[in-house]
Amino acid sequence: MRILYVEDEKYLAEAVIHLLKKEKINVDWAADGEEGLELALKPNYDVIVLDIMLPKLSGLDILQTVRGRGIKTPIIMLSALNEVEDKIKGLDYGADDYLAKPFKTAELIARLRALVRRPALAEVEKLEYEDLKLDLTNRTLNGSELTDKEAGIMEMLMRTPGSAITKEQILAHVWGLDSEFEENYVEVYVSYLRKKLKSLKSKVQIKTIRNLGYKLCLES
Amino acid sequence: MRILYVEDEKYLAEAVIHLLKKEKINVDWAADGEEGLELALKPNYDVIVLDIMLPKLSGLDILQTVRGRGIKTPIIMLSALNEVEDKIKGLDYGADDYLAKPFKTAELIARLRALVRRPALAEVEKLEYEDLKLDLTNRTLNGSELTDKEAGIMEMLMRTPGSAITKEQILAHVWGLDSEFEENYVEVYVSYLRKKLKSLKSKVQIKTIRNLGYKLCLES
DNA sequence: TGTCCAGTTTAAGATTGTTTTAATGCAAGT
DNA sequence: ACTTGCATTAAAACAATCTTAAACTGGACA
Repeated sequence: MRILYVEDEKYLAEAVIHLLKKEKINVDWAADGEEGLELALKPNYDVIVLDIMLPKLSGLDILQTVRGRGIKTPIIMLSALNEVEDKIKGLDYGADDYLAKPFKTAELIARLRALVRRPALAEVEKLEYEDLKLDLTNRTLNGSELTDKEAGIMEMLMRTPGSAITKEQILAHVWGLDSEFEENYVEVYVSYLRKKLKSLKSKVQIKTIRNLGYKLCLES
Repeated sequence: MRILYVEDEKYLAEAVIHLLKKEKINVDWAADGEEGLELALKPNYDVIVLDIMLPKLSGLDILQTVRGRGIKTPIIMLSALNEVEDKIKGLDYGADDYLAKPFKTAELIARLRALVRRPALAEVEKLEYEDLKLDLTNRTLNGSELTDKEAGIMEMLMRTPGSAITKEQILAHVWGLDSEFEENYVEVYVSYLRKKLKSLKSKVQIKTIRNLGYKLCLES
């Protein structure tokens, strides 16, 4: 699960992110409203968590803009004050949940999980392609264990069986947007995955399309 | 997704186009207002991005003419100055969004996606002409793989069935905007494509029009 | 606090497919 | 028949990608 967390209090953000990581939740962090909006418009997240009081643009502004563009990603609003006012506005503008500050991270995690499990956007726990079966809950591919990154790449490949995906797309989804990541990361992990596919004796291969990206296909 | 980008600053355009391509957004570039208008009137684009300050015809002129003809393609205006004036005019004349220069390409991408509302993944772009089917996401022609340049040329030919395109146009499009490139490149690749068409047993041929360029047609 | 460990990042060299080059052959128009 | 423009090849140059192994990291645990 990858979420966007827009929060200007750095130390709070760091603490929360730390705990979310332990729960295997990937977080992209934005420190102000402008950056938050920019990231929120990317089709990259399972949930967006918005503080209301923010520099430059408020969480409500972001919410409104995002919903105005027809983006339906679940959104949780956070409010420093337990103002009923804000709560009502947020839900009016199409927020999916609301959490009063201060909150326990466990509470946030519970709500994140609840939102992601909703039928409309339910996460598929298992993906199949030909003789491959990827289990996302255990992170196994036909029984053999994968690392985080391996599983992330495999998931993307298996979700788009017909078409190729670029290294940039993989970087954005699997590594996140924190800094400048290298395309070589993807190449290294594709190499690991190929080795794994071979050792599983799968018929499936990861095909390189130069200057474009990767796709799954059956061995020629 | 295919967009038209009208922008006179060549190096900016190159940089932006490079990044958009990696996001699988196809870009037609026009360097001045006249060319921009001509292309904008073709029903070829999902979004049109217009710089305001342009040689020959301003972005606002283009906007006005395009909307005057009843064309509803979403339009994003770019302004070098963050002039409120321009912004208001643009939105008045029927622009759908507005972006102040300088902008981050990520921001532009986000807004493009928001306007088109198509998720980045799972987009399969296909072009057809007679018995040919070109799949841009996988870069295949009737199943057989093409290289970058081959696919680029084939795409141009298939987007303008009927009319011929010049070697200069192909160079500009497929090789890039810096035209220190040789026309022989195009000839070489047209030769490769012909070979490929023959091996696919297609009825379609690439016809040479001397001193002009190439077009697709059925074998005589 | 230190050590271990799985996972990740870095970097360099090997490899491969694509692009460019360039020489030659062919066809059309005058 | 001659000139110019185009077609075709194959080899050389190039760049993207692969692979490997070593260095690093942060968490778990003593």
